Amino acid sequence: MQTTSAALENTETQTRLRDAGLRPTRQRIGLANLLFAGDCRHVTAEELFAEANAAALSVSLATVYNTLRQFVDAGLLREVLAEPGRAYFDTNISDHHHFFHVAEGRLEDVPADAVSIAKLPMAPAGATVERVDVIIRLNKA
Amino acid sequence: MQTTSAALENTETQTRLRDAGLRPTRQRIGLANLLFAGDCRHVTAEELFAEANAAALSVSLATVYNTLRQFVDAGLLREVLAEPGRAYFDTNISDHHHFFHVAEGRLEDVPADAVSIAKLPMAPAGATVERVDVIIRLNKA
DNA sequence: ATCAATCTTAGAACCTGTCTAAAGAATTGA
DNA sequence: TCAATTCTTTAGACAGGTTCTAAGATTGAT
Repeated sequence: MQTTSAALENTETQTRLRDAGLRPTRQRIGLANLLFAGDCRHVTAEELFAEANAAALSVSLATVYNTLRQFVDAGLLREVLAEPGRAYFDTNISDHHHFFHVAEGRLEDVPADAVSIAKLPMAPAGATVERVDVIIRLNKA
Repeated sequence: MQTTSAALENTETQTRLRDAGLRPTRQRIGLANLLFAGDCRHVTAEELFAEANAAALSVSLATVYNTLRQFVDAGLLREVLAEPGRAYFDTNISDHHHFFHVAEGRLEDVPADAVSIAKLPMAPAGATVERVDVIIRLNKA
């Protein structure tokens, strides 16, 4: 029997989870495969939950929330705040920024090299810069 | 009887509200006076509600929320998103950016001229840039 | 003063997200 | 391989922040 690409991907996902210190459970593998199928996805917990159900992946909403948080803590995902009361999760963890289409509630990646910050203030005493978030808020023209 | 500064301020506040298309009600005047007393305040709805109560300004929580939203819509306040599930309101509506002290959940203004953005991408077709938000996330050193 | 329009309010409802406790699955070690 | 151990999942309750509702109060114009 030949190794299928699905099986391969599954193994890769398992390794990725293990490397992050997470047991490769059915739910985590399934969610990871959904999340990292495309290149730069921006999903909310509810969206991912709906996707999982549509993909016949039986998983509870609580697990979706837990998993997203664990993936963020493990550095597999990045959380983006653009709207009050809703968290977006970005599968692109490289250094980059975002457009936010206000009317649609949609995020869009902006490559790091499309934004250049020439000057930044020093961090206040006793603090270190964790990250600089740039969100370009867009309205319809 | 001499015009007191409190009365003067009150009149100014009333004019300001009227200019924004809002009836200068007792609640709005009181909240505006609390908000715009200092220079650059960053408050949450609950904080402002507590302050109002402490200042013997009888106002309901719903009114605090309504008023904050109306002030944002009227351009009197700016909403800042730094944490999921909680909105901060910034009384400084001039162009500027923010430090966010993650551990404390505290915002701090960064003057516009302390940050210089040398390059920005073009807005996608059909969209216009409303604002560029820069949030410098800080951890304890 | 009167009236229509607007505003405030208490409380319920809502939504996103977290917690609980019990059942289930993955790992460990004999 | 088989428990024993540990971690994970789950349904449902819960929590925090915010908005809605419908009724009464205030405001501004007449």
